[in-house]
Amino acid sequence: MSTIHDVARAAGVGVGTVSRHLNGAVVRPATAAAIEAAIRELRFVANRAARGLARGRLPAIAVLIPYVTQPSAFERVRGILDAARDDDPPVSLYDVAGPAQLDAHIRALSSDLRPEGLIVVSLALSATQLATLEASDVHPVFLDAHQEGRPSLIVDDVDGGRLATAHLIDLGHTRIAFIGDWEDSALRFRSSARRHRGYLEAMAEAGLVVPAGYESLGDHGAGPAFDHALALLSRADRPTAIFAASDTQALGVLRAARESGVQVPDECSIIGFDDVESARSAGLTTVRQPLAEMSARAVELLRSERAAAPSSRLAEVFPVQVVQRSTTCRMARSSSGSAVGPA
Amino acid sequence: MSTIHDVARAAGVGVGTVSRHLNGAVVRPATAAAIEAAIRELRFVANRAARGLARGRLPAIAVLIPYVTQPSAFERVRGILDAARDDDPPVSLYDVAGPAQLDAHIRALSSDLRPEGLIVVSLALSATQLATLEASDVHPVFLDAHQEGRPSLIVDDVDGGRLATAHLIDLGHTRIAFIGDWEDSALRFRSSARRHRGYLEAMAEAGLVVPAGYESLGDHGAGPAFDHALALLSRADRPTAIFAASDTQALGVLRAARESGVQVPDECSIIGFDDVESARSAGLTTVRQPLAEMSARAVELLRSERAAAPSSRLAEVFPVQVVQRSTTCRMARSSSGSAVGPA
DNA sequence: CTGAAAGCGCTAACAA
DNA sequence: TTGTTAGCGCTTTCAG
Repeated sequence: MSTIHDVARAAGVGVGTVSRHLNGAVVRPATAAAIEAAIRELRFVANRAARGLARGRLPAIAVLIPYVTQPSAFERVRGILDAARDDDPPVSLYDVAGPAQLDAHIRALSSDLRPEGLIVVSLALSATQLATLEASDVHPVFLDAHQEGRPSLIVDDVDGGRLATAHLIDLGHTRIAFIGDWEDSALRFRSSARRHRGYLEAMAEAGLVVPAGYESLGDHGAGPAFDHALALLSRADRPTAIFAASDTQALGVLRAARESGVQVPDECSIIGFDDVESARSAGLTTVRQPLAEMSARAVELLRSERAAAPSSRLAEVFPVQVVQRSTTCRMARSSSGSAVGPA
Repeated sequence: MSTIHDVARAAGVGVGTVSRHLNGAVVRPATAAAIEAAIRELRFVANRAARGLARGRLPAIAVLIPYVTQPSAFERVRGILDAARDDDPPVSLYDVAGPAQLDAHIRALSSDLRPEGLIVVSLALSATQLATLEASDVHPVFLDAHQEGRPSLIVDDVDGGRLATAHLIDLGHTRIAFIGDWEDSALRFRSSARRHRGYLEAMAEAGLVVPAGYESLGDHGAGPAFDHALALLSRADRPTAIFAASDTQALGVLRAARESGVQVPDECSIIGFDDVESARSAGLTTVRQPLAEMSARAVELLRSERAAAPSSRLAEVFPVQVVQRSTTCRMARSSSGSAVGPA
């Protein structure tokens, strides 16, 4: 392990100059060359802990994320990991399981830790929490969350919900149900609620009515979605299509259809949201959002902020699009009112 | 942010004493009490970066893990995250996507970074790699991997494979196929190969023959397993039961059965391995290994090593057990030789 | 543009 | 046991 002093000596300059060069300050070309040569020769790599101490920050990209086990969250982490290069700080994960833990993490991140970069995923911070962070000179980038005045990488969930529903409507469906998350979570950035809104808008625009009980909100996960779908599919006026607010939930719906003997897509079309890996391998029709690309962009923003280039404070909206696979199809003609009795 | 100096002054002692107390060295009770009081009053929290620099280590628990997107890997990460307390260092993830990257990580981990703790998951290190690490005083704990002379937390995969197969045999099955991973991966700790061995042993012990083509090895994931299962299920001498080396693969098999109109479990029983969340929600029969518990134990080992208590260099073997759910059942009586033609 | 020197907050060696 | 002090390796003034 050679130090910055070794490099300075080898290059015949002072340590300050080496440090400046390392940090992107302007140095006379000849000097720069000498330093570069010395670095190569000594295989010098700046010690992160030392740099951290001197700058008062932990050499880390911190990722604050709820529900890490959810496939979409996981793919986001994966995207961040993939995008982080060797010259980026290591990626540390902070799973948040509840409001109290979120607060604790915020406190730690703005005092003891003080990561070089912070990515807040799918989470809305209170004004106080954001202020605490900013006061410690920790400037988060928001991923899948929109925070006024901070760089935010999002998709238009309302539009996505509308798209999903319109896809179903275009296929001739009229009895379309929605399955999503509770909308009163203290924690979550409410993408499910926004997708739900898109659903309602599309239904209204098409002049379709949403029968009572066609909207089921519950805990996230395949299990609860399965239960809701089972109930929906055993109704006399069973829906001919179901829009689930996430692929995980859609997969639960798919299983419910199978177990109740309802043919997918012939008797019931199903569309999800996110386009996670398991959706692809299950052949699920879904609304795709570019999970990996958004994650990569978050890391890139951190990198440019580190290079003192303040990134735009505006939200970057990524495109969503329907990916049709094998769980949706055109309605059979007899799409009139009367019921098809449960399985 | 108060420093250790503030605490020392407030407690009327030297910084060395405070540091020692903080690090568990013995201090006169009265002194200790004074220090504690000062710490509480000043809300002092030791700066991790500084501690890291002074000790020449990065304040982090590094997790070296391949294929993070696999559900079982993810549940391991989740377990580590859950087990890490506030007084533990943050958890940094190092995803390894290939041998070259593994090598790069090892190098970084033993020079620049030098985490306080290292957990190596599902990976076999070469003698050189391990030596590199140890030379830098980085002592990894192995999770789901057995490394001679280092604490290793494992399950008996051979036994698990035997259990899975015996479960099928007990149910009256005789034509039992196996689907697993390639066994020549340069990277992976070969749990699939060991489960395969258990399968072969159980078959042999029961005097059953494994028909040609009943063992399919391929890339990990639901997709390849799906393809293999499809082939298997369309054979004239179709298996009446399939053992997949992981739940992910078993889920692919399940889908293949559905798509080829084979009833599960009536016409074909399916058993997986790991017992990840999606297995539970899919009602998959599987061999459970205590993923969360093993992860928690890894963190605990790190913690005790940090407290200078060298943990046992012996492997700790965790129990596996068959969890029967709804994808396996007793064979129908007519289990004799002749084929049942493809669907 | 560059060199020297003073810390960043903590640990550890040393002397007391 | 305890206080003092010298670094850990880097960044960042401050002169020059």
